[in-house]
Amino acid sequence: MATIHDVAKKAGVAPITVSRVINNSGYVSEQLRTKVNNAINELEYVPNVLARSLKSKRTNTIALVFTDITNPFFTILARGVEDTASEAGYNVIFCNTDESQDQEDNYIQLLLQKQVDGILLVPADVNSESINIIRKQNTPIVVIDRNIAHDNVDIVRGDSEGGAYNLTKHLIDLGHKRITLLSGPAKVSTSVDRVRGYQRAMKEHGLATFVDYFYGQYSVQSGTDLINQVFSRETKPTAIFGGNNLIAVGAMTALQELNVKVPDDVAVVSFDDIPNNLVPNPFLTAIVQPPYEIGQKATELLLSRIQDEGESEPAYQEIVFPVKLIVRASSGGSIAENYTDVS
Amino acid sequence: MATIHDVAKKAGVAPITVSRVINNSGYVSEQLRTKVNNAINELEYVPNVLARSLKSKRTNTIALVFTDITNPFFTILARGVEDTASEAGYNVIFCNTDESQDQEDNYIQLLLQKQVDGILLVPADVNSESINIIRKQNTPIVVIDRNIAHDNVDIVRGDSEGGAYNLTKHLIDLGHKRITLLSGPAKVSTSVDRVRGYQRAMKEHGLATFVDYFYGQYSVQSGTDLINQVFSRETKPTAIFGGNNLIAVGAMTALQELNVKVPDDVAVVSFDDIPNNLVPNPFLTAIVQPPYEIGQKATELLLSRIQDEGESEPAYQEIVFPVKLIVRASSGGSIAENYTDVS
DNA sequence: ATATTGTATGATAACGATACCATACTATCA
DNA sequence: TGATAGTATGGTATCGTTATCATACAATAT
Repeated sequence: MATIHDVAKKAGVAPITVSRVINNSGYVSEQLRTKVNNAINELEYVPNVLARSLKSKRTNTIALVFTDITNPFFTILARGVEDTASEAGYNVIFCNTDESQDQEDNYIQLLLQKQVDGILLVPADVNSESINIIRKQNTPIVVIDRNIAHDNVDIVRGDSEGGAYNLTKHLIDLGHKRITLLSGPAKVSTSVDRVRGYQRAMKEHGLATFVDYFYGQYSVQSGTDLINQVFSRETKPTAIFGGNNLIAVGAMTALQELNVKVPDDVAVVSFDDIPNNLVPNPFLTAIVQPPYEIGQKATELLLSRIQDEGESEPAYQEIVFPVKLIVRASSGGSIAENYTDVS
Repeated sequence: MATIHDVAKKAGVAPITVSRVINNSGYVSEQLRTKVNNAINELEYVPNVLARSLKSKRTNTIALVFTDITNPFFTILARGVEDTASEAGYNVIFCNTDESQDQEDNYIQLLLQKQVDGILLVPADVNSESINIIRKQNTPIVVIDRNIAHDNVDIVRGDSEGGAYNLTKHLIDLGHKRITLLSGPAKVSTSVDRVRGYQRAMKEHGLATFVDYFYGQYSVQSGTDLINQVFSRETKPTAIFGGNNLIAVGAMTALQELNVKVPDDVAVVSFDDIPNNLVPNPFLTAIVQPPYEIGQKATELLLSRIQDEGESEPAYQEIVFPVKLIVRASSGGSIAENYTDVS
């Protein structure tokens, strides 16, 4: 565990000279540079970045605080973050909150203590106080994927409202009227946005009275639970709108158990895709966001905020990525001809 | 950005007393404790863990260096690691190497400089020198998922050889003789182990002359490439053994393009499953490893090594998790009755 | 009554690096 | 020839914490 002093002694120079060689800063003669490098190699010297960081106030580490790496949307987003950060010489600490505000608070506290240079946050709750806490330490933050009840903050996300509108309209165009939305939790902005897009599409097409949605969790379990609940009612929907990919998968599984055929008996669509390196024959009609690019863009923005630190209050950006409708088998063909209005 | 000195001044005590309060160490009277806590709250003091780490030589950070978070096997493994580490008060830095030894070397160098307390490594190459480099810094390391050409090291992995044997035997039991294995890269131990298990099964069942395998990459692309290569030959296989889940998916996709029906025309099986929260109707017959548990166990082992640091050379463990065969539609029914030996 | 242990607090130095300032030599310019 | 700029090196203080040692009083044991 050689230190910079050991190297300096061995090379017969001052520690600061070694520092200059390591960091390629200041003036060092070719002669001394070689001597120092030899000493470094002989001693197998590894600089202690902690000490450096203590002085320079830079750790070259950022954190990604999100819900669950296991959700493929976030898996790919995480990869976008890591690639971009690593390219710029930053490491990434990953934190799974499982949508728990407590967990989020704990992580944020810990990360600030660790002096991370910046934080990427997918807030567990629109009303998360994290931003205020983070700002107090002057740590740059970029919010990803979701809105948050805070005016001055950078946000990078997909167009949930527009996507939900298009996805609903797609079903309406196919002749569906009884479209049930199985949403995520009401405390999360994407859920609310998607409900809003769904409602708008329904209203604009004269289906206001058919509006039917449930708030639940962004999980497979919630998808199956909600389906069982929905299908225990008198009148059944002809189409199911899964609030995210996990809900959609849970819904499909539950429908299978109920012997309801997709898309013959009921259409199913999903907000967010399942990455096609995981499914040989994609089946779900879905709104597709670009998770990798979202992660990438958010990281670039965060890194630029880190570099500009200390400058006057920046012009905060809200970057909204457009989303795409991909039509596959699960939404089936037009049902206009054989559909009978039940109520 | 208050420091411990600011808090001390405000509370009218010495910095060390504040330190004692924060860390709940040594003796502090109830009276002073309250005073200090008040000062901490008033100043919104956040301890600087860098400085602490510099003194204590503990960062409470570990690293997971693996190939690609995007592979669902590693996604879940990563979750197991994060949960276990976070439970014990450790943060995790994630590093994707994409099977590149250069990338691995770079990351390892950086992580050692950051003084991580331990490293979990999925080596890109059996001959990776990483262990020697890491050991020089006295940093504990646990190898995950793969073997490595190094005697004294902890390893936590699944049983590739046994799994491949059983998977192959499953196909043989169904009557297949022409079974082609599309393997991962030869520089990775799991590939070699799976080839070995496959070979053993073939030989033990008198199919030594039918042994047919290709080394490629652990990727979807490699799966499609190899299928195209294999099916451009005169004699076609009746079963395809995908060396991992990505290869299997790639193979299925390519077969679809070639209008070869699975499982009617050819059976497909996979080493590693696709997590069932991602596929509503699982189709692939697969050998299933427990990625979460592997990550968990490896992290526990690493943390115990970190705690025991400085003690005499530990008894290194090789923990091999048993794997499970899950039979689904993709391997089809018995073909014994309608199968004709071509050569 | 003295020794011992437990409780309570602080001063000082150190962890390993770098920022800042100081020094000194050489080369170039007016 | 003296001034100025560029090159080359080092000393000292400091980043924010904690380890170590020192001090002191109270309570208990002998």
